[in-house]
Amino acid sequence: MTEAPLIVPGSVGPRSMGAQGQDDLLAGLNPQQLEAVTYRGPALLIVAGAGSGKTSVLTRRIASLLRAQEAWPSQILAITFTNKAAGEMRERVEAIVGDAARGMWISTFHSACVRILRREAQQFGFTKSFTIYDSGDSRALIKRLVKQHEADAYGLTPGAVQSRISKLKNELSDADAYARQANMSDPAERIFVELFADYQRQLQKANAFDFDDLIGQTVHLFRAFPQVADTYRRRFRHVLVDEYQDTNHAQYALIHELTRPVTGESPDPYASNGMMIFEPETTPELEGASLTVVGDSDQSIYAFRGADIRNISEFERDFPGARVVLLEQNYRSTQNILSAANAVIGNNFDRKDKKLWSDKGDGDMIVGFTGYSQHDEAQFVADEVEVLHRAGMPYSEMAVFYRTNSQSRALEEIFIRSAVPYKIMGGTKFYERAEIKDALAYLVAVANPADEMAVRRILNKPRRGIGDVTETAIARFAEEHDITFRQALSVPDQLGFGPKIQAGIAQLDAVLAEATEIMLPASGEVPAPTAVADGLSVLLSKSGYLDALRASRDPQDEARVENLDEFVAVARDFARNNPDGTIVDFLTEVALVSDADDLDDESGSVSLMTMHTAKGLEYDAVFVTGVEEDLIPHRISAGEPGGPQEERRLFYVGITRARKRLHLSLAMTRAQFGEVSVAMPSRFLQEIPAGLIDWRQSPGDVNSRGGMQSRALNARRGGGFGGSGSGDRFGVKQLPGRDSLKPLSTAMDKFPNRVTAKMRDNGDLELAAGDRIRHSDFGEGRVDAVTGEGAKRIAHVRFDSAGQKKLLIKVAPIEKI
DNA sequence: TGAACATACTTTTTT
DNA sequence: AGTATGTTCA
Repeated sequence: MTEAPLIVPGSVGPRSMGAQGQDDLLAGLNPQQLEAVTYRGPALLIVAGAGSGKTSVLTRRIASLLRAQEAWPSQILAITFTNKAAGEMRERVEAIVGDAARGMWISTFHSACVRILRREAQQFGFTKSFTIYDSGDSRALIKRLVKQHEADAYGLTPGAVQSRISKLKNELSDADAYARQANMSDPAERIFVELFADYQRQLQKANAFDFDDLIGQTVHLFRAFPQVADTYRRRFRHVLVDEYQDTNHAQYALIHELTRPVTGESPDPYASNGMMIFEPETTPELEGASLTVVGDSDQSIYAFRGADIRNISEFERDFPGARVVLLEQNYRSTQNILSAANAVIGNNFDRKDKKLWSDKGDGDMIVGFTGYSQHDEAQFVADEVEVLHRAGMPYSEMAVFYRTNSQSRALEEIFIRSAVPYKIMGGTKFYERAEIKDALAYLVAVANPADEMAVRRILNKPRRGIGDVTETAIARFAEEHDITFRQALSVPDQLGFGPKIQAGIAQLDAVLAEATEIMLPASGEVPAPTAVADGLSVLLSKSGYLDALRASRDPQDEARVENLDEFVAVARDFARNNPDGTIVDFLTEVALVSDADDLDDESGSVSLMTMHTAKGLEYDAVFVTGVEEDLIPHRISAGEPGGPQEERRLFYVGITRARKRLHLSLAMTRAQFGEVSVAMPSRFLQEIPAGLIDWRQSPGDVNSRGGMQSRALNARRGGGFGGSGSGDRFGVKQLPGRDSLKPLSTAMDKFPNRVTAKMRDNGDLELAAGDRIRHSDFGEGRVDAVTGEGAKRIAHVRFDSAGQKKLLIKVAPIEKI
C-alpha cells in the first residue's frame, strides 16, 4: 500500500520492478511471506516462527530493494546474530543479485560497531588500533583489580563483578550513573563502584573496548556527537535486524539512534572518503531509515545476558505505524516434530498463541531413549548415527545438542571409540587456548602498545626469569617516568636489574620492534600482504617461544606447537583473503569470529553443540541429549524470574532444528564433580503427547525392578506431579518377554559411569577379518573387516549380542581372544 | 624463581 | 574427574 518516499538513485522511477523482474524473487512465497518481502514503510516486524523461511524472506527483501533500485547496496545495513548467519545471508543475497551486493553492511552488532568505532575512535580518546577484550581478557583485568582493591574481603568475586558490570553496560549505565542510585553506605557497593570506575579507566588507558563497550560506546558516540550519528543515519536508509528477540537494551538503543530522523544540517559528511551516496542538497531534513526486524519471542533464549523480550513484544508501541507480519507455516519439520514443539511451548503462559503447521505430513515418530549412564546414552546416539548413516544420511546432516558444554565429554569419548566422525562447535575455543592467547598478546603488543595487559602477559613467556617483583618494578618505573609499560622495556639498562634480566628485556624489546617494522613500517610504506603472518612467525621464533615449547618434555607442548602452526596458517589464510588486511584487521577478525562460525559444514561429520549454539541451524536428524531435570531446565534457572520459561524456549529451539528425525534421550544417572547422582526425566518430556514418542527404552524400563514399577515415575507422582491413573505419559510399554530377552540386572554393570578417563591405547593391536575380540561393554564378537590406516584403523565388528558396531582399534576397550 | 605438591572449585547459556 | 590456583620447598 503506502510507498515510502524512495531514495532513488539516478532518475529511475519508484517500483521499476518490471525492468529486471521480481518474479523469481516472489516465486513460491505464501501470502504472508510475500507481504514481508514487498511491504514498504518506516517499520516492519516479521514474527517468524521456527522454520518459517525467515532467512529466505529477509534475503529476498534485501534483493528486492536492490534490484528495484530502491536502495544502493551501501544504504543497507543488515544485522545478524552470528558471523556465520551474516556470511550466509551475504552469500544468498549475492546469489540473487550478484555484484550489486557489494558494499552492503551485513554483519553482527559487534562487527558493525567495531567498524564504526575504528573510524571514529579518535573523537573520544581512543585510536583506531584499539584492542578488543574478550570475556577472558576482561576477567583477567577485573581479577587484578579485585586483588588490588582487596575487594574479595567484601565478597566480590571477579566473576560476580564481571557479570554485574556487563549487565550494567548492557543497560547503558556506567559507574557514575550506578553510584547515583546505589546504596553507598554499603561498603561492598562503594568498592564495586570503585572497581567499575577503575576498570573503565584501565580499558581507556589500554586503548581497549570490551564486548559490551563495542555496543555501548557506539551509542554514546552517537549521542555525544550528533553530527557523527547523522552521517550514519544518512548513509543507512534500510536497517534490518535478525533475531530481534535477543537484542538487549544497548542494541535496541543503537537501532533507535540509527533510525532516528536527521534533524540538523550537517556539513558534507562523506565527501572525503568516497561514501557519498546521494545529493544532500534537497534534504535539510531526512526521515528515519526504514527498519525491518525479524524475530520470534518463542526463541528468546538470551535473557540471562540482558536480552529484553520487550524489545520485540513492544515493537509496535516503539515504532507507531509499524506493520506486523506473521509467518506460521513451517517448511522445515514434519508435523510430529512440530506437534511436539507446539505442545511444549504451549506451556509458557503470557505468550501470544502461535501454532506452527506443516504440510509435510506426520513423518517418523520421535525416538526416545533412556540410558543407564551418560555413556550408555552416548552409545545410543552413536549407534543411531551409524544406523542413519548406513541408511544414506550424511554425517553432516546430523547434530547432537546438549544443555551444557561439559556434557560433550561423554559423547566425545564414545564417538571416538566408535569411530564416528564428529566436530564440536563452540565450547573450548581455539582462541582461548593459552598458547594462542600468548601469540595474540604478542600481536597486540605490536598493534596496540598501550595495551599493558598484553605486554605483561608476554613479559615472561617464554621464561626470561622475570617474575612478579620485576614486573611490578617495571610498572613503577613506567609510572615514575610517565611512560608506558611498553616504552619502559626499550630502556632496559635504566631499570636497574641484573644483567640476565636486562638481556631478557632487551631481547623482547628487539623482537617486538622487529615485528613492528614488518607489520607497521615506520616509513609509512604499505606492508606486504603477508606481513601479519610473517610478523607472527618472527615473534614466535625469535622470542624463543617456539623453541621453549619444542625443548619441553611435557607431551602437551607438542600439541601447542601444532596449534601455533595452525594459527600461523590462519594468518596466511587471512592474508590470502584480505590482501590489504592489516594486523588490526586480523586481530578484529580473531576477536569477533568464534569457532561456531566455521563454515566447513561439508566436512562430513556429526555436529555437536549446545542448544544455544544450535539456534538458527537445521539438520535432518537431531539428537537432544540429557533431557533431565536440573539440566534442561537447568538447576540454576529455577531461582531466576522467567528462568524455567526460558529453559522451555531453549528446549523448543532444540527440537525445532530437526527436519525429519528427532531423538530425545536422557540418562538415569549422571556423573558430575566425580560424583554419580540419580537424574530425573525432564518435565518437558511429559509435555509432549505420549503418542508422538516411540520409546526404545523408556525411563520406566530402566528404573523398574523386574519390570514392575518405575521408581522415577513413582517419585514423580509422590512429588505432586500431575500424572495419575494411566500414569503412562512416558508410554511405558510392557514389552512382552523383555526380561527374558535382555535381563536388566546386568545392564548397570555394562555401562559403569566411568569410561576410563585416560584414553586407552591399544598400540598396534593387529586385527584382521575373522578374529574374535572381547569388548568391555558389548561382550564378544567377530571382526568383519578392518579399514583405515595407522592410528585410524577401524574394526567393523559383529557382536554376538550387541549387533554391528564400528570401533576405533587404537582406543576401543577391546582385546583379541 | 621455578618446580612439585596440595587444595579448591568447577558446570549455563555467548557476541 | 579434571583443572586452576595457591603454597611450600629446592
